[in-house]
Amino acid sequence: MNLPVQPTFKHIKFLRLYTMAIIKLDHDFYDRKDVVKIARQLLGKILVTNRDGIATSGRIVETEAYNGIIDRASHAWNGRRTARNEVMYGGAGAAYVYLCYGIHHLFNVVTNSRNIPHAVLIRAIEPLQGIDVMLQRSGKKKIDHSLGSGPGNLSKALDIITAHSGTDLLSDKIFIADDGYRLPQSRIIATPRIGVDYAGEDALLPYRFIIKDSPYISRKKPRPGDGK
DNA sequence: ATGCCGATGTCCT
DNA sequence: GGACATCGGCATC
Repeated sequence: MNLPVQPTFKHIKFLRLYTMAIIKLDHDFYDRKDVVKIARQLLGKILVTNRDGIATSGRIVETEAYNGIIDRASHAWNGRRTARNEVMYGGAGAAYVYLCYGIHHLFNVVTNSRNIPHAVLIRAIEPLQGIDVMLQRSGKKKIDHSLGSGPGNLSKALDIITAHSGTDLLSDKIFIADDGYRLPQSRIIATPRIGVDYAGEDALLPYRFIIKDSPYISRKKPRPGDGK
């Protein structure tokens, strides 16, 4: 599978697009103990969905690690286990999708081994492939920074819904791949996670990772130069 | 630029 | 009944 060459924005040079064949991340990538490290390593990878033979994709530019039962911000904190979060306990390499605020479908990657409910929330992508389709799904007429920015928005663009929770990330429905792009460590910034103020001291942990200066990172307010 | 607000499924008290 | 891993629109400054 190849990626298209056209840039997302003609007027913004940010991440170079690669055209070499892309390689799915395998089970061993997800089945590791350090979820924080995995969250960091997912930056720069490509998130792909296939629907009716149409592929849509984007480069991951923002992630958050949720460190299992000891993490107050995690759905699995203190061993919490419900029908909703059951997939977090099912082993590495599955999608965990849940509904947030009754409206937004948030996409996570389950990591670590069975019964260790680690997950990485994917918070933003730079749209790459199938932009027309993503615009249609999102109800937007023109591309701007919001298309893949924020966990609710990227799920909408890629057509990821709660019905996909439990989907194997080694399948073609949803997967993450390496297209050869190598992100310099100096481009990675760690910050506290968004929207987890309820988590006490855990809200301060540097478990959110962003690609420095990416225009696609989620933010509460538009930055100057947005729009148009 | 900042802040409020509504939408609303699932979990928790 | 309240909180929640959100978002966009609108009012106000």
